[in-house]
Amino acid sequence: MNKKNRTLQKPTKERIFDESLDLFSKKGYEAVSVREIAREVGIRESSIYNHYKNKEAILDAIIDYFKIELATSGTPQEDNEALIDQGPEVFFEVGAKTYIDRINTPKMEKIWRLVSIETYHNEKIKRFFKKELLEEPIRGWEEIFNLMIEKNLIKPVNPRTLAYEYFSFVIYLFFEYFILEYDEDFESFMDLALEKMTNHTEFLLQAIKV
Amino acid sequence: MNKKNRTLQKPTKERIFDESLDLFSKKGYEAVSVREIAREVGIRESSIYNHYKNKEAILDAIIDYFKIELATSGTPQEDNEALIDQGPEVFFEVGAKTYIDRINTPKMEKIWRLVSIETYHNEKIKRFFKKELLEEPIRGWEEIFNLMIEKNLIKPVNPRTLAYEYFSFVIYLFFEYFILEYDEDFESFMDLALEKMTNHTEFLLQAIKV
DNA sequence: TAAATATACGAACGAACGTTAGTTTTATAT
DNA sequence: ATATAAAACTAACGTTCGTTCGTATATTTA
Repeated sequence: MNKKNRTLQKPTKERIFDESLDLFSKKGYEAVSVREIAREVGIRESSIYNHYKNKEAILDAIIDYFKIELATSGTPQEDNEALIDQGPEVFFEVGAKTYIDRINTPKMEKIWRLVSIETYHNEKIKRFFKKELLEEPIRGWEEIFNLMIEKNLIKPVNPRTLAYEYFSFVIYLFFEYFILEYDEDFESFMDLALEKMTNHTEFLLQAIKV
Repeated sequence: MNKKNRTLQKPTKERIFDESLDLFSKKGYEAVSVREIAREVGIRESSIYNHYKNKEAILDAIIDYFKIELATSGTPQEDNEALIDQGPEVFFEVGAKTYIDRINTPKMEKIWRLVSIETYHNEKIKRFFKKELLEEPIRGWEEIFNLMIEKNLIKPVNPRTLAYEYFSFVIYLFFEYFILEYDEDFESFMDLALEKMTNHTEFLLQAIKV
C-alpha cells in the first residue's frame, strides 16, 4: 500500500518545494518556519534536511527555477527585427503577451510575489531584480524604440525616454498587483490590468506615431 | 554631571523612536529585536517598556508621525483651481515639488522606506498605502486633468488615463529608489530622478497640449 | 536474500525572541 | 529633607527558531 501511494504522489522533495513556495509567497521567507513547511508536507521537520541542506537552500532552489523559466520564455532577439516592420501596434501587443506569459502559471505567479517581497530583504534577489527585471528590459525597449525611429515608424523622441514611458507602467502594474492586491481575484485583476495597459499603449502610440 | 547631560540630550522616548526608525528602515520591522534597539539607545531592553507598551507600539508611533506629516504637507485643495489657470507646465512643476517635499527630511525618507517594506507584511500599512498614497492621488490627478480639459488647456483625453500616465511614473520612481537603490547616495539619485521626471512630464505635455 | 541506500522519525541542542517581575537609582515636588 | 514618581537595572520566563544526532524503517541494488 505504501509503495503504491508513494508512486502515485509527487516526490517528497518536490512537495517540500511546492509547499515552501506556497507559504513563502503568502508570508515571506522569514515568517515561515521549517516546522510549518514540514507540517504542510506531512512529515517531521528533521526529514526536510534529507532533501535540502537547510532552509535557505529551498529558497535558492525556487529562485533558480524562476531564473530558468524566465530564460526559456523570453522572446528570441532575432524575431524583433521582423516584428518591428509590422509597426508599433503589433509590437506592443506581442510585448504585453510576453509579460503575461511570464506569470501565467500558478507556480510562476507565486514566485513573482516571493521575489517582490524578498527584494527588500535578500541582497542576491535584489540584484537579480534590478539587473534582469528592470535594467535589462529597459535597455531592450530602448533598442526597440531606437530601431523604430531609424525605420521612421515613430517620431524621433529620445528612445530612452520612450523606454521609461513604456516600461515604468509595466513595473507599476506589477507593483499594484503583487504588493497591493495579491489576495484579490487574479482573473478580474488581469482584466483590469489589460485594460489599463491597452489605454497606456494607445496613449503612447498616439503621442509618437508619425 | 548626570543631570546636566540628561538635560542636554533628547528624551529617552524620542531616542527609542529615532533608533527604532533607523533600524526598521534598514532591516525591516521583524528583523530588528528589542534588544538591538535598546543597545543602540544605550539602555537595557526592559527599560524600553517604560516608554512603549510593546514593540508594535513603536511602529504604530512611527506610522502615526508619518500620517500627520503627510497631512500637513499636502497642497490645499483651493489653490489647485488658481494654479491650473497658469497652464499644465506650472502644475507639473508644483506637483513634483510637493512630492519631493514629502521626503525631504531624513526622518521622512526613512519612514517612506519603512512603509515600502512593511506594506508587504503589515495589513494596516498596506491598506494605508493603497488608499492614501495610491488611490487618493490618482483620484486627485484625475480631477486636475478633468479641469484642464474643461478649461481647454489640454486635449480631451480620458482624464483617468492621464492620471495613470502621470502618476504611475511617480510610483515607479519611488519603487526604484526605496526598494532598489536605497543604499546609494540620495543626492545623486535625486538629480537623476528629477531628470527622469522632467523627461516624463515634458513627454506627457507634448502629447496633450492643445 | 543480503547489503546498501534513501528517507522517515523522536528528541534534543543552543540561541534568540518579546515580555514580565521585582528592585534600585534618579529626578521632581512638597 | 523627605515623599513620590519616573526610569533605569538584573534576572528570568516561556516560546520559537534552525539545525543536528542517533535510530528505525522502508526501498533499491547487488
